[in-house]
Amino acid sequence: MQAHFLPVLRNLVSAYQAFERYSAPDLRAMGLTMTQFDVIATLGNQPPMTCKELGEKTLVTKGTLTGVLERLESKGILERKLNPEDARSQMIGLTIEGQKLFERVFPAHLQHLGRAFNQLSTGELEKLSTALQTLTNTFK
Amino acid sequence: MQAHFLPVLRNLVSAYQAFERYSAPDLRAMGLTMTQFDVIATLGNQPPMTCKELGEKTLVTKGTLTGVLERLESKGILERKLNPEDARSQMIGLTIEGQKLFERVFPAHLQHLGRAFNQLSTGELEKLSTALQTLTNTFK
DNA sequence: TGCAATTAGTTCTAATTAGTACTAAACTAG
DNA sequence: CTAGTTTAGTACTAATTAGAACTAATTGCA
Repeated sequence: MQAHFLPVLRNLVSAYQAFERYSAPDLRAMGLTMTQFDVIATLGNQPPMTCKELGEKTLVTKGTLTGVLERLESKGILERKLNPEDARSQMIGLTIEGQKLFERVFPAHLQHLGRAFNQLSTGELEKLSTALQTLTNTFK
Repeated sequence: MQAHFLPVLRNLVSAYQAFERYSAPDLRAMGLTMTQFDVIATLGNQPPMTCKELGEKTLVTKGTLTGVLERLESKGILERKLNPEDARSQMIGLTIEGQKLFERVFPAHLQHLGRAFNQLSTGELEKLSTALQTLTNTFK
């Protein structure tokens, strides 16, 4: 049996890891992990949202999110408020300090990422997006 | 500033996670994590190799590898032998039991993966591979 | 209305992860 | 030959991860 798809999987893992190795040190230098940045970037300039919503947008599972939010809350970056509409859930939003952090860190990291991507044309970016969507759908 | 590359990153993460969510439960049912499977698949039908070589082939960093190998060794799946050529390193190989596990688990999981990929043509697989390589190189 | 099923989030466990510092062995240049 | 550098692997830390079991609140349906 010829597993002609194995190179695809290998390259998928490579690409993901290359992204991590490129992105993570830049964030680390700003005192954040990738997951923490993801959470802050998702909350930035947005009205507060529930834990569930945040998990869906960041692709972080709820079990993990609990710990991540805990650490960010203890640093004063975000706060949880009761949701008057549903007592099971909370509304999570950035504090003033968190907002400041967002404004400092988000554009900086976007610029860092942009330095990698500026070698690609818009057409190539679209092709990449489509290819990755195909791959995602393959597993559904 | 328009960050036209953000969808690419998002789709990359999605694709990677979709792969994990498809692959991991199948392996879990066989009592293995993805990393453990990766190590066993890499060692299967191969002569013993060093920790460094294993790390390069599986894309697992050496710090992580220590723990993974420890657990697999304690289960009797692999063994470490002294490397007569270089006393700093070891030669890692599957035990008889590990080999049996490999022969049972590897084809089974390949078949599982194949069920996802059989909807794609050879041409599409090649396009995906190329796209992912482009993306990997973007971060170098 | 009232009970069953669903949903939101926490808790817990085992494993992986990157990163850094460390030890010991091997190589290399003077 | 020997001191400095590189290399292989381990030890340790903090964080993330999936998954499963759990609590409490809500919803839906009969």
